Amino acid sequence: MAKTGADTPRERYRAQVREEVKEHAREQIATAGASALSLNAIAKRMGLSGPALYRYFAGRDELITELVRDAYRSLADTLGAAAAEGADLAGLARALRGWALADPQRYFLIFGTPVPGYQAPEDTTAIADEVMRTLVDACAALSPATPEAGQAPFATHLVGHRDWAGEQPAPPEVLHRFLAFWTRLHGVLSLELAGHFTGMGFRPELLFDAELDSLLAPRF
Amino acid sequence: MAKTGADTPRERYRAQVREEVKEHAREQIATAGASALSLNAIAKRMGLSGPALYRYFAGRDELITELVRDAYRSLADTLGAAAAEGADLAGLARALRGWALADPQRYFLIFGTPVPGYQAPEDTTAIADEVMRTLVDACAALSPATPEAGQAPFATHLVGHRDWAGEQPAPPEVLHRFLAFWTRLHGVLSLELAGHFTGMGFRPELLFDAELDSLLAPRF
DNA sequence: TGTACATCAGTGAACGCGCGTTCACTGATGTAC
DNA sequence: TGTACATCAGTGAACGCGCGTTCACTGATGTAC
Repeated sequence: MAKTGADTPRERYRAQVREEVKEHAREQIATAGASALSLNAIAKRMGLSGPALYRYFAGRDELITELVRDAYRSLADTLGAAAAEGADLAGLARALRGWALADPQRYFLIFGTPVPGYQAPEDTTAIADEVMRTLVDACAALSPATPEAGQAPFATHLVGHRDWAGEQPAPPEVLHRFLAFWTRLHGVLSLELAGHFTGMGFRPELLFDAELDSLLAPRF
Repeated sequence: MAKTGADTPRERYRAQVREEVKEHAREQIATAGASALSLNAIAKRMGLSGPALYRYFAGRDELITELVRDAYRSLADTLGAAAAEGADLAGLARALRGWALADPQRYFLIFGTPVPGYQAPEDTTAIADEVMRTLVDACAALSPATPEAGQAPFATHLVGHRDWAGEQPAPPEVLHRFLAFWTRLHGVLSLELAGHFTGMGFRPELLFDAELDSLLAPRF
């Protein structure tokens, strides 16, 4: 009965150590950036020898990929939970902000400077789609936008190009609002987290709120 | 007469080699990201031995700092030139976009993922201020914004906090528009350059234009 | 309950690499008289 | 114009480092009978 195949004590131990490695990795990234991630350094901090980690990760790349996957998963879960509790678009925005501030480097792991050659693995883009769907749904639930929709060039452009984000495409005004939501909030968050507002003497969260307000207006 | 102190042939040669080093550095960054910058690799590509570069740069850090400075300088010049030619806010936005697309990694050198410990040197922040002033001026030149200015919480918040960006502070609605300009366009640009829109099948420049439009409206 | 065997976590040594950087030196270029 | 000297670009060897990764091995933990 204890041998259900996926929960032997050894496997629990493995999972536990894997998690511990990832925690140290996150800590290291938070301190010195993602490019400074080193397996040997992590091992040393855990009181292990370098090669020991190869029992748990195929190599440095797998560890990083795993961290990226976790970051996406965490974001999807955070927004999903908020939506499940009935949060509207504003609520999702606040959830997003809280998630970003909780761990800036995790945010940049997803939305930061891309390394030119890198291509994200399939499943992370699947989770990204999940995030987008949550946001699009919240946009759709909002009172309908911009009366003269279809006149704005971008909305009309979207009409012929909504073949993404699921098979049941949302109307173009909804997609447009979703994109504005994403880019405006990311604009504030990324500059804030990167420290570009320091020394300017205003409170970034109020700018965030102002941008959020702009998105909730009938004409955004 | 030839010895004006700053233009001896040797000095011209020095400047020329420095520039060549920087060009190779930019190329390397464009190919593999800023964290992959290596003095030895650059030297090898130039047909020089590694230590030779120490005649021109005190070390790796100085080279990177120099590249960041150049990036800021280039942006300031680009926007400044556009403004000098009479470009309005929309024109500056287009100039910004062209500049960003011309060299994405240069854009990320300024606005990308911050390395946690790093503090930008004084003079780069001075150039950053120059950029901001150009944009703020263009915002000020626009037809005045949002009639019920002062009611929005963020604008009122800005009233007491406009002690940045020069000694002659712009009115809060102008600063607000500037911040919205900056964050909205950066939101679109950074996600576009990072490739987050690929596979979504719409044209990012139209989203950029839509966001720009939103900023030109009396209520943005 | 006890013994024989298999599994697997972790070690230490080693490989090869490329990095930034220092240093003593050579050889060419420019300068002063 | 020619010679003596100073400047400076570039070299090659070397140092120390930390990295990712492979490999043969030890010792503990779990499994089967």
